[in-house]
Amino acid sequence: MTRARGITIRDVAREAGVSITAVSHALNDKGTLSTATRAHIRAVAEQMGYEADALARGLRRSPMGAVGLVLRSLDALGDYAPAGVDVFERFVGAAASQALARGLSLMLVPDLTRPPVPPLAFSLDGYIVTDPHVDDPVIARLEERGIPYVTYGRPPGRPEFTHWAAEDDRASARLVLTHLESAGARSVALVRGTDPNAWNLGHQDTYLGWCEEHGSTPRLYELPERAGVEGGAALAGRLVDEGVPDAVFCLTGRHAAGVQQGLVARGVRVPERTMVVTGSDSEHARTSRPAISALELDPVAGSAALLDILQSLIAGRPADSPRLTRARFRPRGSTRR
Amino acid sequence: MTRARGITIRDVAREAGVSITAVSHALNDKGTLSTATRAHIRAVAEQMGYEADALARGLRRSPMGAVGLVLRSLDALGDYAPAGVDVFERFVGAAASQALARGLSLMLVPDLTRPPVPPLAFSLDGYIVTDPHVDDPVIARLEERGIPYVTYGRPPGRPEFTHWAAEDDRASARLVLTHLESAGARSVALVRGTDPNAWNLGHQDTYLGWCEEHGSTPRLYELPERAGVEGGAALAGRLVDEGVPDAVFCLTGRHAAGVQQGLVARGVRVPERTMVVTGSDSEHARTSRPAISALELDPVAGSAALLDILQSLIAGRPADSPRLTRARFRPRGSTRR
DNA sequence: CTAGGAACGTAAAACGTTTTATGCAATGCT
DNA sequence: AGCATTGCATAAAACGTTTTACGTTCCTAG
Repeated sequence: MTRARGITIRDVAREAGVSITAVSHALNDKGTLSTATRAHIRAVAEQMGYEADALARGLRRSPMGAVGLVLRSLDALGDYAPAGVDVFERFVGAAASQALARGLSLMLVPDLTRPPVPPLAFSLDGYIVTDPHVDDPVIARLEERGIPYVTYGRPPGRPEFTHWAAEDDRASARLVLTHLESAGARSVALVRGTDPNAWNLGHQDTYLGWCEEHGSTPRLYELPERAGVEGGAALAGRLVDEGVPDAVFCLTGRHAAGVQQGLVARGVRVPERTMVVTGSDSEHARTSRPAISALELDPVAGSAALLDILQSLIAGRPADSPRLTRARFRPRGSTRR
Repeated sequence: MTRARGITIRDVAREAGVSITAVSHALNDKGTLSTATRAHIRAVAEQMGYEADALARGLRRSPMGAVGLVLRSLDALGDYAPAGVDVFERFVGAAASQALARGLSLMLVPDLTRPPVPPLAFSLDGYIVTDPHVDDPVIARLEERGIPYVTYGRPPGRPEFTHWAAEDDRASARLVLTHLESAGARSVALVRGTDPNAWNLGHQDTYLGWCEEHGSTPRLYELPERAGVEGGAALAGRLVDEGVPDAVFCLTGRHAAGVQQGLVARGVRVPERTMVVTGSDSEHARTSRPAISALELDPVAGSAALLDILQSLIAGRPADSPRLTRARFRPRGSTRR
């Protein structure tokens, strides 16, 4: 496949009767050309529909007008089209809209650390990395190349790094607990995952604080993220044995679906006897019976913040970061009394 | 911003004690090097972590491993972050998954015909264009540059062009009309957008055919896509004045939400007095009261088909196209009798 | 003993820009 | 008059590859 070439700087130079240097300078406001020459060259270029070739230009280290997006969580899953993981799709869509609105192109890039490395990967102006790991190799490579990046979710173990945006997990935990409280819940159990990430830890802290304020005994359960729906269903047994709380707050959508399923199977009615809420909305939460109330991230606000920070970084300006976004609470049948 | 450069072919050549030509040939299986030299060079390159620079390589016309995605419909909306237009977000997400799964990067590109043209735009290997217009200038530019492309939605007025995938709009319009019919509707109004794309035109054709078959008088309304919810609400006035039909089929989710809102505000009960359906599901449709029945596209199947075709095109192989995908109908409160 | 190939490498041109270093008038200053 | 300065424009180098065209060396057939 040989691409047809467009009009080159040489064509414009010939047409305008000047050197290619003159054309370059005229179009980029460099050098010392007379106003007349500059105007003339511009007119000719405009009329010919000249567009500088990005590749050639990029070869000389100028910005590409494009930023990359690496979805770390998907890389980990190993499957790029996982069923029902719509957080991913929504974030991509939102980031795309936001980038386009700023006149930037957004490029979705597969894992940078596994060959074959996507050819354009290291030629982009900057990167958004979602859910970075501890000592993330993707981030290591970006730093090695001196490519600016921002992260969605705070990079674990990097207190000095501030170029991130994330959901305000403390605020959103409050949102859930307040809702449950106003629906009459006194005792609330928390089911969190086992990954030591900001998501699990932040919610847990807030939960414990809330319990203390309300003089209620904390009931904290840990369930590995990958235990999925079955894990949740199994946990329901323990919940029943140890006394059904007024509400169960599961940080993971699949756990919530499983817990509710397990409770109902054991004759515990939802939402009449106990309520169920999840911290991350998903297809599972929406299609459960009753539908499970959920926190819904705000990928639009998140990606907008990230692009603001990234643009500052690329331009070498100080960035207003970190930035927190607010989740929305979606009340559904599982908490409707 | 000056990017830090990585290891170049020159570094590898020096290290391996050969010419840069040798390195290039060894790594690209060209030329006539001995197996030993080839292996040696490869080993050195591997060990040094050499990755050819995509920009320099692209300058010599080789594939970039990246395809572009132009969302024509978003260009038409004029707003790149329209609230609740989740068809786009879903399609983008799906296309991204599919591209990544094939080892391709996907680049989201703003309108190619309005300056500033995104720098990398004409350096990509191929394009997916969604909802092309009649005589679409974006497509004209791609053809001018000889860049292969596929379209999501058949390009109107181009019977000879086959490199597209689309929802089978005739089938899905049938799906909606049949559903309405079995719910007792005799007279159905169609509200379409003003973009002259296959989506609007195909549904309109099917609708007109259906009216003829059923001896019912067509009632066709055109509303600019960007009129949004307000436009729909305003249209409801006309619908009432001209006689409330048994059902209103709006191709756009936001129009549907507006129409229903406008009807209800004028005392027309939904679904008792008239039903409302939309051709594209959206947040607006789901959160309306009652929730609006909708067609749900299958962006995963669609984008998979498109990438298959595009990869064939890029490789110069014959493509298996066009391809049709099926939409699902989601009955909700607005058509439940 | 030599012409004609293989077999293996490399030099150099090309890709389309940007940038650095000059060149050459014309002008200003002593 | 001679020298520095300014104003304008360009030549050439660089960016990192791929590709074309050319050299070697060595073998083999005549």
